[in-house]
Amino acid sequence: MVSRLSRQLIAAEQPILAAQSVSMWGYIVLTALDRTPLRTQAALARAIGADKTRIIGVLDDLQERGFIRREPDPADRRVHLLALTPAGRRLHARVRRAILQAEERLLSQMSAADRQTFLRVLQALDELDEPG
Amino acid sequence: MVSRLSRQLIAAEQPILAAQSVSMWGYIVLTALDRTPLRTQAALARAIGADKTRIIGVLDDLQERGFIRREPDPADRRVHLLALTPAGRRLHARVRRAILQAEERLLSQMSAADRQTFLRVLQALDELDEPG
DNA sequence: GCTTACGATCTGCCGCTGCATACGGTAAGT
DNA sequence: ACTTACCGTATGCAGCGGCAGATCGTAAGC
Repeated sequence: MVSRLSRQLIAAEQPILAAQSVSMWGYIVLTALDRTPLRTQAALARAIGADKTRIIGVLDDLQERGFIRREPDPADRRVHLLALTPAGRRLHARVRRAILQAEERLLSQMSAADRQTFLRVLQALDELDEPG
Repeated sequence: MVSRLSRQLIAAEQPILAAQSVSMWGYIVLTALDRTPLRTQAALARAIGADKTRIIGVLDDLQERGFIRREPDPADRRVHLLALTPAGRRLHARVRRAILQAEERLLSQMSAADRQTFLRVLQALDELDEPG
């Protein structure tokens, strides 16, 4: 069963995220913005599968701490353009490295080939879910 | 990030479980008992990483519907011996088959080798988490 | 027998999430 | 101008899950 495993993996990630004072959603947002710099909040929510109303606080926090820019689009003043600041990019890289290290430790018992295949399939699945 | 993916996978599993009137925890319990027939509730909770108090309702339900036996141990009347009934075993097999089918559909885009490796690593990770 | 420890159960608190609603600002079609 | 639709935001509700404490029955050590 996937659910139980994912619970534990999420739990395992918590201390890493806490060490950088980033929430799980915060990291997800950073990751999304690192991939595609600018968007609207609604698009962000859709992209990461989160609730529109629930990521507002996350964005508030990231903005206050200077990790993201959130400016009204001059062309359409309803939407907020979202982008990482250099500090945000650095933060994301740092957290990502820490998480990869932890994964590395977890997967250290598998062969390198297995590890690679596993992560590749994982990513493929991730991208598969995005449109739906 | 794993968390988002697992969310979606869990969501994908919900309808399958609902079709058999089994909760997520119910299925996890069935799976655990299918592997090792008898235990105590505390051990069960530890094994599946659940809260002692939260699985009581799940067990009540499964017992009422005749899928598990829960009898006080004659040797230690504090503990409840847990085991699947034949009906429980059949139910578990049915749900498991449905879930595997769904997985099959999801993974159909990968090569057979990739799929096999992926599932193998997944299971290895699962077993890795158990003791800790 | 008394104390201590443990299992199952119940209850309540807290935090997170999904969901729906409402509101103000803004854009676009007519 | 008016209607419609969309964005961001605030708010409240409901359900779930982790966690702590209390209770009761039972077991084990002394």
